[in-house]
Amino acid sequence: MLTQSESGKIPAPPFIRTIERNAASKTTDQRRSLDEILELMGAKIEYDRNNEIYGEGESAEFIYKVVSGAVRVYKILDDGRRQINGFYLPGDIIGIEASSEHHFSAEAVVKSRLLVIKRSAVLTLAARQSEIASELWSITARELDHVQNLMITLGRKNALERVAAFLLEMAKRARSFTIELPMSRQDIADYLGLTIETVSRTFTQLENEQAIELPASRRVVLRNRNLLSRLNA
Amino acid sequence: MLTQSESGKIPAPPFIRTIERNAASKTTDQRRSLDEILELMGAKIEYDRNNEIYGEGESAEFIYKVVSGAVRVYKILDDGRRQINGFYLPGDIIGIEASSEHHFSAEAVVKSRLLVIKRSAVLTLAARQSEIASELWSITARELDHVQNLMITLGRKNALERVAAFLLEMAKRARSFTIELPMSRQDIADYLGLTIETVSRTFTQLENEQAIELPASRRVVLRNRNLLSRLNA
DNA sequence: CGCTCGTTTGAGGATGGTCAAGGCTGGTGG
DNA sequence: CCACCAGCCTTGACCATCCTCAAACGAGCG
Repeated sequence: MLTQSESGKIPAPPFIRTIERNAASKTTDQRRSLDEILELMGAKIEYDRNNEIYGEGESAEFIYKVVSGAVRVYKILDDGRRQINGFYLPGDIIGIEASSEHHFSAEAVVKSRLLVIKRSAVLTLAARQSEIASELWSITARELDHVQNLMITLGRKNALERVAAFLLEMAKRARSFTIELPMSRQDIADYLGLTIETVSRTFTQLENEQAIELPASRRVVLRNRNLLSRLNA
Repeated sequence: MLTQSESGKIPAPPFIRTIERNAASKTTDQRRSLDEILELMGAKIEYDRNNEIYGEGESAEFIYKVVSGAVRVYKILDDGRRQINGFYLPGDIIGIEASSEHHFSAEAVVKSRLLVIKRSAVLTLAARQSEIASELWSITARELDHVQNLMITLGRKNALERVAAFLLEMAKRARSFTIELPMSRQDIADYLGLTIETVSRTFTQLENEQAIELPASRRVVLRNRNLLSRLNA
């Protein structure tokens, strides 16, 4: 696997060549699912913790599939306030924009490996195979769904409900009652529209109410899922 | 034009027949833009103020284009809290879901006319013409964009900034400094994640600061756009 | 062992919510 | 044409939630 130059940003020149070669050589194949195509056309690249994957305003040259680790997608206001849009875990695809530039930024939360695929190659395929076009559309639609749910959380829920929603979302993704959180309290706060202190206090409160256990600050065990679900409104 | 039965909900039987007839008769035509197709395949239906257009959980049988009036798309939590996702004005398309059922509800804010089109007919066309598929994808992507921006507003902005963002959004849509608001203060509150009282107080504050004029409660004149933009962060 | 970074806890304060009352406006009917 | 009513909006007083500022704690690492 390739390792990204630390100086940051997206694929350095050698990777770009690899990605382009893969994109070019595989497009004549027979019909395959989007997942197979990404696997064939992509190159795996490693991003260190906190390294930028793409930035707001950059042209959307690549799409990415998380192989390992975790990614945060976010936007920052002039004065530094940050809103995190979502956390992306293995299997998730990011960077698919219908427009030609990225409207958000993406960073690795922890050291992560991503499959990087030339966006134009995928779009070309989509124009010829409606199943691919439909899969791309579905990804955007699922994204929309997720963000709409987050919107309800941000617009209408209190701190306790927000944290409960977050924990249930993470547990669902982990398919387990024990969750290893890759992100910091600050990340969680910026996702839920709270401060780091409020997130911390709410974790403590849920622990006191026996809803969760906190064997370590980044490890959460759901103890009373019903209680959390009730909080989820 | 057809007029909807007051008892509410979506197209009563006679309309469904009209819509299906239109959908069936026009699909053999030559290539056209999505807009032309909707125009050909749709039937215009009128919805009274506060009438439901579709409900959360219903199967997504139709897509809709607003011809006149205004529509709100929203979700309600168990205990009655409502989050409005967006307001849709003439030219906007709603009800395009990539999945088979609606995840939100839609209502007419004021008496409105909508073009109603059979979703399956549009999807069939999209499978054969990649330009149509691409246009559908773009609509979902623009929707995503809008909701992501709203998310920043809900997660990271204070009341003054939220109302400023709302007014700028409306002014942009109206392409004018004078805005006629079709929605109530309660609608605005449920869009911005505030209470009706806070919205009202914030309007008054902006009026006192000479940022806007309020010749009537539903008419806003932007007086100092720079001030509002600065608040928009 | 001691440092650093992230997390927790505490005290006090501000923003927006709640509850309550009064005002305006547009529509209806006398 | 005016009076009344209903729905919507505004304003006020008080209060709760969450934020801010500050300090201490603790786990991981050189």
